[in-house]
Amino acid sequence: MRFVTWNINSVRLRIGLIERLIDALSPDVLCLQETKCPDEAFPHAPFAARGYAYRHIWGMKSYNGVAIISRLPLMQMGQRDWQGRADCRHIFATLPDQTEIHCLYVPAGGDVPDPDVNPKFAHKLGFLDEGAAWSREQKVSRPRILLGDLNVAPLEQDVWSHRQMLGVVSHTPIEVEKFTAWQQAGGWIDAPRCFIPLEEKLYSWWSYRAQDWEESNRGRRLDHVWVTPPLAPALRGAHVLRAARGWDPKPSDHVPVIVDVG
DNA sequence: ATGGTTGTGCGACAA
Repeated sequence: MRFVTWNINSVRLRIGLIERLIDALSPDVLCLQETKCPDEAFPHAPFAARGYAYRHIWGMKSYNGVAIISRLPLMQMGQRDWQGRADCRHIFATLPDQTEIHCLYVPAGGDVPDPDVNPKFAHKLGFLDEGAAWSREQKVSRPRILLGDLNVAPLEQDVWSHRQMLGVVSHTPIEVEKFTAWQQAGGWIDAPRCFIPLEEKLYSWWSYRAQDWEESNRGRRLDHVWVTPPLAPALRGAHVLRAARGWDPKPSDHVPVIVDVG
């Protein structure tokens, strides 16, 4: 089973890049974030044509939006509001083998890392706390995989410069603390880091604002795949498809993260 | 310290 997650930053604008990803990697389950697409406008046909008969989507106009695209049947599909907002950040489904899939898009949190002056950062911190509470309610003994743009780069080697990023939203100590508490609350295992050493730099996002993203290489690992302990023995490998950042003159600022299971 | 770019959809706003 191959799982892939990708913050696509508009599913309609980049449907061609998604087709290229599918043809190159042939995922069994593809989770997308920032589809920026109301459900009635979702481009179903390219997925159906490639054998992805099962699609669970939840989108809205302009912002956010998530999708689970699958070759295998999706059962018990649902969605969850976070921080009291129905803003299309989390959907879930269950595979025939009873593995629960969660596709998630955590708010970015704005620019200023102070919850007293920046409501978006306060929202993000509340969201991370809610993540811990949500995971604490669940049985760690169930096979479960969570994929998405979690908008936190937790480890020192998940950012280009730990020291220079300590005051930058996505790598501040308070975010990392809450992110780690969430991870521990659910017994979540960081799947890519089971294969890529902690000492090795690993990024899934590069800003659009850099003059040359590849040359400056000031990336962050914001996109994650977590699994519960029952899936850990079945983990087979993980990759970050850095090349996808250069596939097109107008790429997503995120690249796909791939995890093979079973 | 500042500004740098992108998507949506034609205003800002979010990232």
